[in-house]
Amino acid sequence: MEEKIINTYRLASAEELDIVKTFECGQCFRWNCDENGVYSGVAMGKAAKLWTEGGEVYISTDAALDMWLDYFDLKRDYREMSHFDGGEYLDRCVEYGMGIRILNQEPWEALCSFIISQCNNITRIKGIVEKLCSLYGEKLDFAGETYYSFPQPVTLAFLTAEDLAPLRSGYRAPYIIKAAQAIVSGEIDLQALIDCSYSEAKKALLSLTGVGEKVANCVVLFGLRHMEGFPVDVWIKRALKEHFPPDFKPESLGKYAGLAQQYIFYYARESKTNATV
DNA sequence: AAACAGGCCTAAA
DNA sequence: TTTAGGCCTGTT
Repeated sequence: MEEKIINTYRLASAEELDIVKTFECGQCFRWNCDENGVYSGVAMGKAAKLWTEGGEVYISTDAALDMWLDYFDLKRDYREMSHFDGGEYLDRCVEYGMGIRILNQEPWEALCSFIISQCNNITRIKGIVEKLCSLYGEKLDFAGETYYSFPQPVTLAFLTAEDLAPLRSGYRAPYIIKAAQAIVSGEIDLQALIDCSYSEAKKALLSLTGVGEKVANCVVLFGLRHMEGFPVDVWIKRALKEHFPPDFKPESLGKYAGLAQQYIFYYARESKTNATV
């Protein structure tokens, strides 16, 4: 087994990057917190641990720091990007959610994860994704523990729905396999969709079976770096109905509308969760 | 125990 | 173009 050197870096300030908000705002499914507030997970085939201490966020990893700076989108100023013309309620969401980063996840992982997400709660999505990784991902050893990478499309493209039965993903299994096949055949080039426009990327994704408006918007936003993406789920739908004018258009928020969406989503869900206590 | 959960597909107006 | 019902599965 290959031994890699694990380094610990200061990743960002706690103001720039709030790891709890970022990991718990529903955009990713592979980061888990232990009793000490240390998050561990896998991205881009690399395991890592993160924690906050003395106002700074640290990361232990055997990968390059720069890779994580990109993953956490730390090369730009979110404070500067978060000036939206969306009214008082949105201002409150922004203030409440400051520190959330939109992760630059791997395109295929985003696509596959959000296909799974449809009509499921987060707990179940995480369970299905984890099972998928442990069954078909690559085994990774990190700090004496075992992790699994997210399986490549080529690994999944030749499976049958029966092979995915252990995931208990139900009717989504064929969607996963078909999507993997579309990637492998070259029918869809996810990498290329990063460079083309938001609407072109979304259009391409919508051609996949099992990918509708909501899932496509999640994938462009969380996997293809298009911040115009504005996924509308039940939480957002409710917030829009209750706190925005009837003729409100997400496009009016500009090129970082997706960031606003995350603030709204996080605020809506948190305030609901806290209210039921 | 029936309804619902971070949708989507198909059929029918 | 919009609407209703069904869909795997797990929870409440």
